[in-house]
Formats: sequence, C-alpha cells, structure tokens
Amino acid sequence: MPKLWDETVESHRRAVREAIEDAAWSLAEEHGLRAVTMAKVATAAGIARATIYKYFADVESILAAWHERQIDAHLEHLTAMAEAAGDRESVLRSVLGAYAEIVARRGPHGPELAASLHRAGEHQGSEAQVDELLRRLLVPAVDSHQVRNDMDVDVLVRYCRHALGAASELSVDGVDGLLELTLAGLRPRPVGREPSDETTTS
Amino acid sequence: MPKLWDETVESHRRAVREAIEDAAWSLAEEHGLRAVTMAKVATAAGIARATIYKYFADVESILAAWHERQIDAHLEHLTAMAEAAGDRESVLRSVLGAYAEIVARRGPHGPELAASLHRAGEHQGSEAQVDELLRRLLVPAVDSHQVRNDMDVDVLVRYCRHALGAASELSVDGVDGLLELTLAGLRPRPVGREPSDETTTS
DNA sequence: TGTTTTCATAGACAGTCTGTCTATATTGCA
DNA sequence: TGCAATATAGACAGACTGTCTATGAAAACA
Repeated sequence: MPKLWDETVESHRRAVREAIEDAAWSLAEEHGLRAVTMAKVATAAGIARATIYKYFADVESILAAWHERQIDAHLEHLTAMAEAAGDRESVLRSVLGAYAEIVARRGPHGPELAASLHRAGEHQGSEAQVDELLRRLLVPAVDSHQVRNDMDVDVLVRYCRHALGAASELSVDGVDGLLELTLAGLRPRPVGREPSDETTTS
Repeated sequence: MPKLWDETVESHRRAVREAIEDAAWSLAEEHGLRAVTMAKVATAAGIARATIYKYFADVESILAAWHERQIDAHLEHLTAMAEAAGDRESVLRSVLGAYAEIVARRGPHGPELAASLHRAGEHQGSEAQVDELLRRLLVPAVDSHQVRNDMDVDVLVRYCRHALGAASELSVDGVDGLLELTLAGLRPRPVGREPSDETTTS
C-alpha cells in the first residue's frame, strides 16, 4: 500500500513495484497460483487495475520478479559464504548447508512456484546462478582431490543442487543428515578398497 | 480421434478419455501449460467442447490423469525390477538407475508438469509411490549394513529421489555418473578411517 | 423389430479475466 | 507557472469457463 507519490518519482515506482510483487506472492501463497489475477493483485496492492499494466505485462511477470528478488538475496548470502575464510572442505560444507537451509525454509511452495516460472524463460535467473556458484566451489576441490575427480563437474553440480533440493520436503533437523549424505557422495572413492565391481572408472 | 461408439460403451469412453488426455499433453508440450484450454483440447481430440466436461472437470484434471497414467506405467516397471532376482546391491542399483533413466527421458518438461500438478492435491499419486518403493528397497539394505544406518530412512529416500531427479537436466551419458554419486552417498561410512571432524555420528 | 438408454453435438448463456483505451485528476519537476 | 509523468475509474471487445438446452445418433435391450 504505497502512498501516492512518495518523495521522488523513481522511489515511488520502486515502492509500487514491490507492493505489487508482494501482493501477488501473498495471494499465490494463500490461494494457489491459479487464483492470482491482475485484478486481485491490484486490489491487494491498493492500486487500480489499469495501473498495474504499466508495471507488469501479466501475472507471471510479477511472480517472476518477486522470485528473482528472493533469489538475488539468497545468492548474495551464499556468495558471501563461499568467499569466507576457511579450508575448502568447511567452506563447501557451509555453503551447501546454507543452500539446503534456504530450500527447506521456503518450504513446499518454493519448487511449485519455481517450476511454474521455469517455462516462462526465466530459467537463467536462478538455478543457473546457483550452479555457477557451486561450480566455482567444486572445481578447485576436485583439483585438490577433496572431491572425487572421476566425474564431469557438471554432473557434480546438478547432483548437489538436486540432492539438497530434497530439503524442501524435510523438516529442519532432517537437513543435517541430507547434507551429510550429499557430501558423502562427493568424497573421492577410497583407493585400493572395495574389491567389488566397477573399481576401474570404466 | 476416436470413432463414434467403438464396440462397447465402456471401451468407447476409455478411448475418448485417452484421446482427451493425449491431446491435452501434446498441447501442453507444444505451447506451454498456460495455453491449454478446454476448447483447444476438445478440438484437438476431435470432440465437442461440451462433451469434454462429461469426462473432466477442468484442464488440470486432464493433465493430472495423463500424468498418472505415465506414472503408473513407470511404477509397474520399477516394481518389477525391484522384485527381480539378484543381490540387494545390484537390485538397488538397477532400480535407481531405471528411475534416473525415466526422469532423464521425460526431459525438462516433466518436472514442470509434475510441479504444476503438485498443488492440485495430486501429490499422493506419484512421488509418494516412488518413495514407498524406494523405502521397501532401502530398509533391508540398511539392516544388512549395505547402506549407512546412521540416518532416518525418510531422509535416505528423499535424497535418492531428488538426487536422481538431476537426471532431468542431464544427457543420457551423465546419468551413469549421477547414479554412481548417489550410491556413493548411501554407502556406510568406513569405520575407523577419516580422522577429520565429525567421526562420531552425533 | 421396435423401444429405451446412453452418448455427442451445436448453440446459447452469464460470468470472469484480460488487455487496451479513454478522459480526468494528481503529483513531481524545471 | 507550466510541463511531463503518473494514477484513476470506467468502458470496451475478446477469450475462456461452466452450464444448460434441444436435437440427433448410436448402442443395448426385449
């Protein structure tokens, strides 16, 4: 509910934009994605329906913008963590843990929204950026043999993101175990042990 | 395009149902979920718009039914595999591998549809059944110490399903590596090794 | 065979949402 | 003060929905 014309034009427009995004998200959260209409968003945001079209083309754009805002904030958090001091092992652990926590916190509604936005071509915005962050973390870890090197890094990255994505269905205390499992998958295979099948990397 | 009245009434209705479902899916695949309307589905299926309402209440129901049909077929396949002869290790491997392959084959459109259907309350239909299958496989494996037992089985199950879900973004040859990673996460921690931090499970 | 039941159909209907376009009013800015 | 940008209510056509007819066609039954 932004006041009419608060201070400067630019800040006003930004305030209205955010009010629209928040209203849309809150409607989606409460009544489901399908129930979000331009008219309801406008009402909830406290503006006229006609006005909303000067900010967004359709409902999807609104939710996509909201989503991007969230992602940006999360990415900032994760990036800061990735650049923090500490040995590679613990940095990797803390970043992956933080990601899992984010996923867990946004709950079951998160994937739903993300998937709906997927198709809108906004795919580049979120997962790809997480992937890039993970890759920057994993490459040196692979080189220094802290993470198995018998695998394409692409696969490692997708594995991490998806495995930790399970946090969306887990309670907060399950997340620790999930992180442990995921990290265990990354560890280099112990050499000279495990006399079963595929010892050679094929 | 089912012929008018083929043989018996029941088989006719089944044929029409499937024609509707297939038409809806093909529209969704081609033009996106949002573009699927009852009118277009009816036209594509070769029936009148009014008729379609005697089979399905709305677009979501149609896609949900299509999805369920696919899932059922896949689950049958996986279940057969799970009950096949062989040691636990290789059965687990083949079932997980088969699941990953299914996910990879349905491509990037799969998660999109599944997520949209999620919210419709159809959640019970697919993931839960996969989870149950995985659980039946994992519990004895945990008991016989072929899979780590320091973790809630629930977490193991979610981990498996999500990690293998990464196959949706991978090419077919990446799937092998993904399976390897996932299985590595499941293996019991080697006792008495790894003198780093968390040696005790705590 | 004729009768009855089941189904498909076209068309109409009100209701909702969309996207656009007015004319008018308000506010910031120079 | 005047100009440019914005917000607004209202109107509008178009699309989709869900329901309801009346009509006809095909199948099932006796």
